[in-house]
Amino acid sequence: MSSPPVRPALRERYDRRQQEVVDQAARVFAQRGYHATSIDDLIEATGLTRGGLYHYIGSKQDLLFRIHEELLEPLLERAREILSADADPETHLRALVREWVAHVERHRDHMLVFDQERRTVEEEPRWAEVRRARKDFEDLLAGVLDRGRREGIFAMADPQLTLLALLGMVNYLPQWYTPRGRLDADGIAAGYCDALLDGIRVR
Amino acid sequence: MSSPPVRPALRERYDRRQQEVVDQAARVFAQRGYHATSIDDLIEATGLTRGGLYHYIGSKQDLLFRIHEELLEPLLERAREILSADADPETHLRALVREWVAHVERHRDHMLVFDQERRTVEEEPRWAEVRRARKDFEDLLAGVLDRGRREGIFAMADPQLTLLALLGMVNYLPQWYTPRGRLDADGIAAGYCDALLDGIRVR
DNA sequence: GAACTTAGACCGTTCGTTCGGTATAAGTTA
DNA sequence: TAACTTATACCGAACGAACGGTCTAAGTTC
Repeated sequence: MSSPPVRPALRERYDRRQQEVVDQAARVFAQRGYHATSIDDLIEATGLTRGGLYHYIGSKQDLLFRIHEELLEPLLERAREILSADADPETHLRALVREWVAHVERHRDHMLVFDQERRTVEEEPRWAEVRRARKDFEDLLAGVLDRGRREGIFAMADPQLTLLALLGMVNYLPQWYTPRGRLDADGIAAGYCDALLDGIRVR
Repeated sequence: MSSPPVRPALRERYDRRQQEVVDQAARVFAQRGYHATSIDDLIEATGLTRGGLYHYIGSKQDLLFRIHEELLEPLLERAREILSADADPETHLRALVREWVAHVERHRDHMLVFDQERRTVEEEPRWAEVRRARKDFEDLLAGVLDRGRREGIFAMADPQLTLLALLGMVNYLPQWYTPRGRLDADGIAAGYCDALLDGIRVR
């Protein structure tokens, strides 16, 4: 990767094209998988040549890193905003899940890559930042559940298991969600929250 | 891959070693990912040489196929057994989830590969059988939920979404389950079912 | 000695990456 | 504003390494 241009007039275009490369890469990685995607596949997807591509990226792995970065930071920020507002745990939970599902909807490709490469991310030290962001988000969710429990709004035999169930539900979303589906993000989020809060048993 | 030996005494050893190769492969694939695992990695894991390895397998992809096959067929069979017994929907559901979670526990590596290579499996026609088995299992679950709804035991605004929530919960399991954890398979299955059936809201 | 297993050198291919080059646009100077 | 300089954009051939897979011959077991 050549260093970004110094001339202001070019800097904007460079950033825009780099962004485009990352997004296209996310699309192809999501479809084919990161390792199964070759540089030639990326060439085809971006319309650049080998040399042109490497003008905008440092390496293939660098691309994977950017995808994760773009994905987690904004979500984490939004989650913190939501929790900083005064509200009861149920409201917080619903808002959090709604934002999260909407994020999945908007960045489905990124999310698929995120899921697929979970193990890659878990190994090397370079990914510590990404792991941390993921952990932080999960802690925020855990916090809401715990507050609900302390306030007597929620009750669960095993709060940790409940959190894992919720994580599973939403992390599975990118596998089946399609923009042309019957439900939109809000509908899915509401449905998930209803299921989690009230269950399905008739009383 | 050479054809299996004809003599019964050798056939057994051959099958046993082939099984061992598949299991070791599952372990390495689960850890590193299928594409990121090289033949040399498999050599190291199995203790065989290149020639020895290819004596027992047709190709790397063949290995992936066997892993899927081993995983889904027995689960599907057990699920059908469970459902063939007379019982109310809740009992069926709980038994199904218990068996499923136990299966994840026993074949965690296989399951991780299964999750990781979901996209590979979705594309090529060769994998139709695997896709079909997965679909069949999901249909069995859907059937139980639907029967519960028709009998007035369960109620959910969106049965399909409920199924997807359940699938997400359990499919996420291999990501965090460890045999040395606080909960065993039965505990996890029960916890999941409790959450799904009754929710967490205090009434 | 026939059936089976293993060894490891070797094959062609594809991989991610580099690099020297050229065309052009931006910025500078006169 | 014309001439000049330089930063940048992009290209594509070439690279060494690593890939999955094959092959033949030697070894082992029945």
